[in-house]
Amino acid sequence: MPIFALLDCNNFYVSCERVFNPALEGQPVVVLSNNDGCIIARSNEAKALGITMGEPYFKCKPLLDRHRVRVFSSNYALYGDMSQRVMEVLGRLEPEVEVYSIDEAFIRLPAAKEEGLRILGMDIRTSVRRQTGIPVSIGFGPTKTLAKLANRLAKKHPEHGGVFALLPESGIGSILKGVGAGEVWGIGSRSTRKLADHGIRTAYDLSRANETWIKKHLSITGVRTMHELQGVSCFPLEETPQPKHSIACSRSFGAPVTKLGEMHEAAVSYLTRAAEKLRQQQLKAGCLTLYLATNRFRTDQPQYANSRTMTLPCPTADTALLIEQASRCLKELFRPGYAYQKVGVVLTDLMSGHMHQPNLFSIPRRNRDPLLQALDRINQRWGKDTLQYASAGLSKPWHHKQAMKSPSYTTSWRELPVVLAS
DNA sequence: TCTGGGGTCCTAGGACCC
DNA sequence: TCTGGGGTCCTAGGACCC
Repeated sequence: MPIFALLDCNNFYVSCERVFNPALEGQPVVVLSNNDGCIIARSNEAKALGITMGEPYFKCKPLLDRHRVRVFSSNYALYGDMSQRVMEVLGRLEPEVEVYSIDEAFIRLPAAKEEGLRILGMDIRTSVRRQTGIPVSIGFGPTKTLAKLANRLAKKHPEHGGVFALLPESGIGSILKGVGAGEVWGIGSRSTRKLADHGIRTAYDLSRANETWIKKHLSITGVRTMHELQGVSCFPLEETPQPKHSIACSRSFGAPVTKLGEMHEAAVSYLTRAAEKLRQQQLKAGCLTLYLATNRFRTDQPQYANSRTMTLPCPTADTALLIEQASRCLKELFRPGYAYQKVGVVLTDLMSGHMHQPNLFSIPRRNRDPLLQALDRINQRWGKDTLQYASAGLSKPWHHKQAMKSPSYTTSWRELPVVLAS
């Protein structure tokens, strides 16, 4: 029986900041979401102060100030690049790896004894730490769900040295009795409540639950999770990433937007980003959705949210053509008199960029692929938005907040760290 | 004053077809 | 009063993940 491992970077975003700013070691550190909105990463010291995940920044700012917590805006250029380094190290060590998220990877291994796995886990940990500076934890189990759980336990109990194996020979059942059902991968807050109402409180209870009841209330995915807890693998390793079904880009505004002109600039900017992603993955979109919304937390203000989806005359990855359609959507959706907080675009009906299905009634256009390729190459070489569409605006008063961002140490020549010898 | 963003899967119900 | 049955496709909404 093969074994799964889950490697998870500890407090990933905080660890990335620490690699290039070692003075942050041992200090409480947090990283904020886009627009400096919520807490999305905390160092152990920050967790110990009682700062919770997802808490709005403005609400916990007094506490952060009081304890001199170091606060950072999110720096995705840095985190993305560090993630790639971690995955590269892992890829050199292990042949069967699935990159699951920015800070997690599953590994498939041949059957092994607990002691062998511990040694392997320690080796991987040491290599990743030495080659990237990022600390990681590793959990082993006969299924992905159990490996996830083992990883959680590795983090929760530091005495295991960041590596933990959950194997039949060490008695999975007794350990599952000490784990809440809501801590299981795939069981969110709604399902946790539903399960508790039915007397299912621990991971062990869930592994022994009535399958028909689970199917009815948690659907087929709940049944799979239940089987995985029993040690029956239902989620295979997926080494090759599946092509995307949708590509989206949206941001909250740094300050409320009331004018159609500013809204249009923002929409064009996000659409530009989405189209870049589309071309990067060699895809075309057949469908475009644009949505906008006021701030739903401001119940004292008039609320409005709406979206419009349109099928494109012809599938495309051409930013200019997408802008044309999105502008029409926006004109239909926009209502004056509201303080808008957000606009976003979603591209769907994605297909391979090599496929070509011309519209019978449209006049064939000149092939603009070389133009788009040149545009992407220039922006890649000289930095984001070196060339941009004029309709994205120049001063961008709506731009999201990012007041405490660290330098892009590894992805921008201008922001390279400087080392001084004394 | 200030509350993120991107993505997936599943199901139920309606529309439609023969 | 009494109004078929089986199938597919699409969409919206719910739930989950990081």
